[in-house]
Amino acid sequence: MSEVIVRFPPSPTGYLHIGGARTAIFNWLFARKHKGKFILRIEDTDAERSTKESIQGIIDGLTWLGIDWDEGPYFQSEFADEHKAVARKLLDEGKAYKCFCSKEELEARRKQALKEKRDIKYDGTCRRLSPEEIAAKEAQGLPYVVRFKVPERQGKIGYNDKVLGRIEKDYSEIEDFVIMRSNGKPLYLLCNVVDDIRDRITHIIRGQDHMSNTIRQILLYEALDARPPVFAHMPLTLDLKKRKISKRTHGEVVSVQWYREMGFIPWALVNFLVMLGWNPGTDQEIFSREELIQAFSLERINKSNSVFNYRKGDPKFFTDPKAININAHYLRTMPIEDIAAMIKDDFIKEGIWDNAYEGEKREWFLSTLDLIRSRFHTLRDFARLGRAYFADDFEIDPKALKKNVLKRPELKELLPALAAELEPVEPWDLETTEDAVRKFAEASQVKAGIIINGMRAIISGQLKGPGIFDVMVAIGRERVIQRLKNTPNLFEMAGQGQASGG
RNA sequence: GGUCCCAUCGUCUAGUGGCCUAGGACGUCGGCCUCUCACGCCGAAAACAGGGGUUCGACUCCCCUUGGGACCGCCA
Repeated sequence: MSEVIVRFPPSPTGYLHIGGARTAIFNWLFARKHKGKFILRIEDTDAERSTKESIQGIIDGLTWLGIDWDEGPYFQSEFADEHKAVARKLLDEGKAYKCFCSKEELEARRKQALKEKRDIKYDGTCRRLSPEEIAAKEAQGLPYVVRFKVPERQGKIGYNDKVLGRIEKDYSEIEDFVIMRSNGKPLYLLCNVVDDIRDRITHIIRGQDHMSNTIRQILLYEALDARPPVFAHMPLTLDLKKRKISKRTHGEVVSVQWYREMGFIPWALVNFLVMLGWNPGTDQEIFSREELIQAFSLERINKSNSVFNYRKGDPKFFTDPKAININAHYLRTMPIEDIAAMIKDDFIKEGIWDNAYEGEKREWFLSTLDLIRSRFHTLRDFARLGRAYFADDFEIDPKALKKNVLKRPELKELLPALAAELEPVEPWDLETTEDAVRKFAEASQVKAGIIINGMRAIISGQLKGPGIFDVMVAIGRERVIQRLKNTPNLFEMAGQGQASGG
């Protein structure tokens, strides 16, 4: 089997967004599947828009996602001389020509064409220049760009796209495109081809927005006596209004970095992204790295664009519900040790990390995480919604407090009384705590549910959560008793709040 | 305006002429479980854009219409 070499060539003009990440993922998967090479090449020829931060952002984003590359990062700008030499060569061989038309002229013609509802194509003015005319313009010192001379042939040129099938275009409809600016810097179309030839790229997997470039690039391959690679044009990712997603119009929700900050598990994001525009042909939707590499194929990439189902301002779904669901799935099924490793930084940031979680309290830490994770959607939830399990300075959800505590005035006396009952319980486990609580409820002639829901609010700060006895055991006798004893204060604070509010 | 691409539930999708009464997933709704919520399990509503062909038979093939998208830079 011939070697597979693919590349991901982002232009560093903004942070890695999920569309770009998806392109990288598809390339990476294809390389891994075929035991080939995946090259990272930063296309920074547009010096004005390229930034250092952006380059770092792309590298960090890919690294975080677990997308590793075998070569690079290469920087396109480092090969500028080669690009120029190739442009020169094309010019010398008569496969390209100098165009002296000014930007203003071109712009005027374009506008005119649009007004007359004609095609906006370069009219070939300078292609028809005689050697004398060219010499004259050069003598005047007029600036020029270099345009590729599209062969004058009848019929069509085409290629077999791995996802779209046969794509063809009539020669007469291809304009003489610019390959070098008037400042002597070659353009993307050329650089890209030169780099891909040098890197011996065998397959180009990119977005369908590049389709019109492809035909022109194939012409370039031909002019450079190189064999074009196989092309596969992936569907685009659009928003609900069917617009191409972009950082500019959609903000952070399309930035890979943001998912990291929001507590996404990197592989969960990869898993979600890969299902946008590809499927294995089976019902499987959750894949391990190995499974995905095994299952991946270019042939099963969809032709049609997919929609990133995100509604701005929805409090419940801060991103595509399916992405959240996949993340939550990993959250509750991954080995708990892995989860623990992933939340450490956030715990430190939130001031609730204890080094003993990696020492003598490790077992408790892991079992507690395991206890609470089934309700969570992101890694952040552990330190937010689960704060009461790890610290004393947590906030009680106002809704929980109102519904399960304040609406039951009897709890003001009952819960501290229960605390006293709990003090001598020995040992402190599921059975003994349940026994104590139920007996107490019975003796007090209150429904156990009322006590339990009140307790949940007070000791875990939440309206919902694991079974209360699990919570009690996880949080520990001391803290439980201390929190229950504090119940009257909660009533008083609420009373004051009402007084001052009214 | 030109060229090109695309078209199945709200969203991601299966489907390559009969297996389709169109399957799965997410989301939504209902039920079970239950101290709450989640998980899990069970169930419901929900789609072949329209019109012509081809064929014994079209979601599947062809054409047209409609709709959506991309590109049309001395950006990448």
